[in-house]
Amino acid sequence: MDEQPRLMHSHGVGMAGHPGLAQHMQDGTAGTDGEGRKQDIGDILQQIMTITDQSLDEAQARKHALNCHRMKPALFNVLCEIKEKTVLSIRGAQEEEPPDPQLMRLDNMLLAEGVAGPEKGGGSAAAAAAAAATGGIGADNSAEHSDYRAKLSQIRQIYHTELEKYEQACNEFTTHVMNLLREQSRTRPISPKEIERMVSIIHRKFSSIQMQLKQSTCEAVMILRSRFLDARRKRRNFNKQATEILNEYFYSHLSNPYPSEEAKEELAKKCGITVSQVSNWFGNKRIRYKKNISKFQEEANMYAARTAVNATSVSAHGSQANSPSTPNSAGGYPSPCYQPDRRIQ
DNA sequence: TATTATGATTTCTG
DNA sequence: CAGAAATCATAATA
Repeated sequence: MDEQPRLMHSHGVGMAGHPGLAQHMQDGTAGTDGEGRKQDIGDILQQIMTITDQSLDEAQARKHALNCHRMKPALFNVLCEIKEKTVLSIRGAQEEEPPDPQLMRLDNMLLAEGVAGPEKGGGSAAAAAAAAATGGIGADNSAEHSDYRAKLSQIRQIYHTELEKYEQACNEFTTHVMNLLREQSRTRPISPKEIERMVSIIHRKFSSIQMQLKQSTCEAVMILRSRFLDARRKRRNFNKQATEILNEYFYSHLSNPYPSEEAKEELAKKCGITVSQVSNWFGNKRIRYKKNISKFQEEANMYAARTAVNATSVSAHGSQANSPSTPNSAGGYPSPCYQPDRRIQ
């Protein structure tokens, strides 16, 4: 409050020459005896300029008198206008807030994960879609997914209550400040624009809190995802049929167990797994077979016998000719593997 | 509960 | 970049 005189003083000089001043003053007085009014204004301005020279009590009394002066609203209007034209416009120009890219990223992610955005229905659907997109097959893992969804909705709930709390606090503070400013606008010139600006400053400050909330929510979701959807952690064995198909292929191509891209796709389709899973399987199988052939002997014989039976049942006889593997003498794999050209043939 | 099997990932190589 | 080899982490089993 005690900076009022200073404020007025600093603007006082410029104000005297303000072109709209006289008109403003007259607006408040219905334009009767103009000369007398000008005199009035001169007096008032004089009083304002000399207010610092007076004693405290005197100044208080003078201030009160000025506050009650019928010209005050008009004067404040002018002062506000000047303020806007000088200080506010300078600062306002550089404060056109661009939407924070980081905040946008967080928002997008929360939306994609089904944490933000529409409630339950659409949210969990989005989450399921996201899960399916990364998980590959969405067949028998509904059990884990329900667990995942439960945890996710827990996060969502916390997020929403926190967000609500935050918004409430923000609003409370904003209205408090606005009330304060409105209160003050009775004793010093505060333009509506200024209040608006203050509100936006508050919102900017609060948005960092909001960002923090969103950030930690995102982190929680990421942790949840890695816990529940990381295929490595939740490893499921392939079903029996799939492993049989894969083994069948492996042992019937023992001399060159490297399925082509097309063959991999075919196997993947037959087994209900992805191509990369097929690649993984063959990678693992090859290395493990090579490492300990004797351990796989039995299995090799079994599949060899099976394919042999199949072959004989299809073509009357002489089936072994086009079957690349010679199962009885297992161990054919390693050497041909390192001579892929098979020029020996 | 310790051990083995197995799918996935990481690291390295040609 | 495909594949080998080592390694990880969990499922299945003894």
